[in-house]
Amino acid sequence: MTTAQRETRQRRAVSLALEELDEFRSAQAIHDLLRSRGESVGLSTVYRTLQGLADAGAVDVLRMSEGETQYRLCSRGHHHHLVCRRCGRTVEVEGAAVERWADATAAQHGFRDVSHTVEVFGVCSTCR
Amino acid sequence: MTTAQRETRQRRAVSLALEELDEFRSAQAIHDLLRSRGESVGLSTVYRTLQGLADAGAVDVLRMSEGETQYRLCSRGHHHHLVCRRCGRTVEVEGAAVERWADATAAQHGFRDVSHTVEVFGVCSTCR
DNA sequence: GCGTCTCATGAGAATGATTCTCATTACTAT
DNA sequence: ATAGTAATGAGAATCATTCTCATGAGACGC
Repeated sequence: MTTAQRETRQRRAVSLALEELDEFRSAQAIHDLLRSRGESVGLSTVYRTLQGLADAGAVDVLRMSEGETQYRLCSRGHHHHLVCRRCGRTVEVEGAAVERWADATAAQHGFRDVSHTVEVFGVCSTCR
Repeated sequence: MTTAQRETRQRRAVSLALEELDEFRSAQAIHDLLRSRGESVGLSTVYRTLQGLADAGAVDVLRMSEGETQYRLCSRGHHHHLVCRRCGRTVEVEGAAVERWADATAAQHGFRDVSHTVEVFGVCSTCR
């Protein structure tokens, strides 16, 4: 249980890439990026690191319809995303209205222990 | 381009299973169900049929976090789901509030051509 | 500095869902 | 019936992700 989280070159590299990116990217894309700039990191390690960060709540996870999973550094706290379908540009958004709606709807039908996923996709202004 | 949609034993079997089920089920689960009742249908065919129905808007698609895709017969028109995490029981819900929120939020940030995914999960009353 | 105790790494194998291939089957309209 | 063509299915192929396990390297005490 005591996850000692050691600091390694590879983890630093992944975190750094995420900081620079600020857009949703797949594990493989991040792996390629690191490779191409010489910072060689194993693919398994990229996956492991990303997963660790996701568990720790440091990155957001987005499951694309084509099946791949994308990651992005995120601010703490509950929020949703507005993602550009073309370039991946992402805006974090909050919506008390949605939260209320989800909880109320669930309660209405006798559901407890409620969670929800909300993602909004569109084409951003620069991509038009 | 002219998809002539032929009627076959296999397609009827899949559609029937969906009608009886009324819960989200994976392609493989449906395949197993058909197998177990003697109505043998190839796995590829189950996938193909389900996909066709999804394209036609006759079934809803739900991507689970573990990676598998689930299908369920649905009513036409835009709606979301309230799904029981335990048994899969599903309630179709609408929410003008969410629609408005999503559109407004997107517009606010200059996004066009907006779509969204909203799913609510919980534990239903009978599963408690 | 050095040893040690572990956790971390990475190359490749393994997994698991889904898709593809292609020879065969079977709707449908004539 | 018959031709024409879409549909089927068994197995191979794909693709993202996870696992395995031998090797590498932080962290800490001395």
